[in-house]
Amino acid sequence: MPRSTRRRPALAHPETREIDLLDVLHALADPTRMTIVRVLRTEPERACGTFPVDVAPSTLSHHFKVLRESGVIRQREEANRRFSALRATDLEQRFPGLLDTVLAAYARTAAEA
Amino acid sequence: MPRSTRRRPALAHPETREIDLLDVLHALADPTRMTIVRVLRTEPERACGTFPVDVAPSTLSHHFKVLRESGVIRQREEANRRFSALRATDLEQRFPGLLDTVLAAYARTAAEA
DNA sequence: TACGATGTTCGACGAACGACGAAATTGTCG
DNA sequence: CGACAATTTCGTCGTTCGTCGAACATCGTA
Repeated sequence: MPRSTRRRPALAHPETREIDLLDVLHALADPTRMTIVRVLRTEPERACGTFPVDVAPSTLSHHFKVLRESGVIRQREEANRRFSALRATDLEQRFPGLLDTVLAAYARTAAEA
Repeated sequence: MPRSTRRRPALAHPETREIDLLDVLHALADPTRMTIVRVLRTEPERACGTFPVDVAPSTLSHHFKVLRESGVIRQREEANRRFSALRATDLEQRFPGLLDTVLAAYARTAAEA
């Protein structure tokens, strides 16, 4: 069987203009996913398994899928790793100021605890 | 039985400092509730039954409860009516810029359809 | 006092969600 | 090739969500 056959389907990402605000808000309204986004905010890219969240790998995979399909992150495959990056520019174009404002708001509440 | 006895428990509202960002995001991540907030943005106060949303009264009541308990709106009782108002000032104090940014973002996407 | 208007509470229901473990996929390295 | 590492997919479990209808509470008014 030829190597060129893709077993895994290509990663589905919405176009920038297709990003839905309600989907984004829903994606961000979860502590695990918010943590992921906050980490991604400080680095250009990061492998999935290296996030400081305490959930099973399969659960993490689910959260990445939610973030990806809502348009918050972009994922690319490299070897058997998958790297995630914030779609900061796309989000800024689509919803100016949103990401900064939300992350600033969360930083404020996270500082309380 | 004296009239002063409260039959209905007082409406529960979180203090401004207790408002949780993730709860707010979750509250806003629903089309019906987003519509309510958008309407409330243009008026200081409004009776519950007068919103242009197409759901059953009990469902509407549920959405108001979610908005109230997350700190997005404030409700007060007057006779047998219940008036809702955006907690714009409280939200601005707690999460500066959040409400404006989110509503501006939604307005942008709503204009597409 | 009885009625109607307003709005809530109380189940009930199906759908979606977050979590997990087991199994499968893909690539690297010995 | 075979063991290992990274990650996803699948199936499942229990919870939460959005919705509804029926019943209840409250208030103004005929």
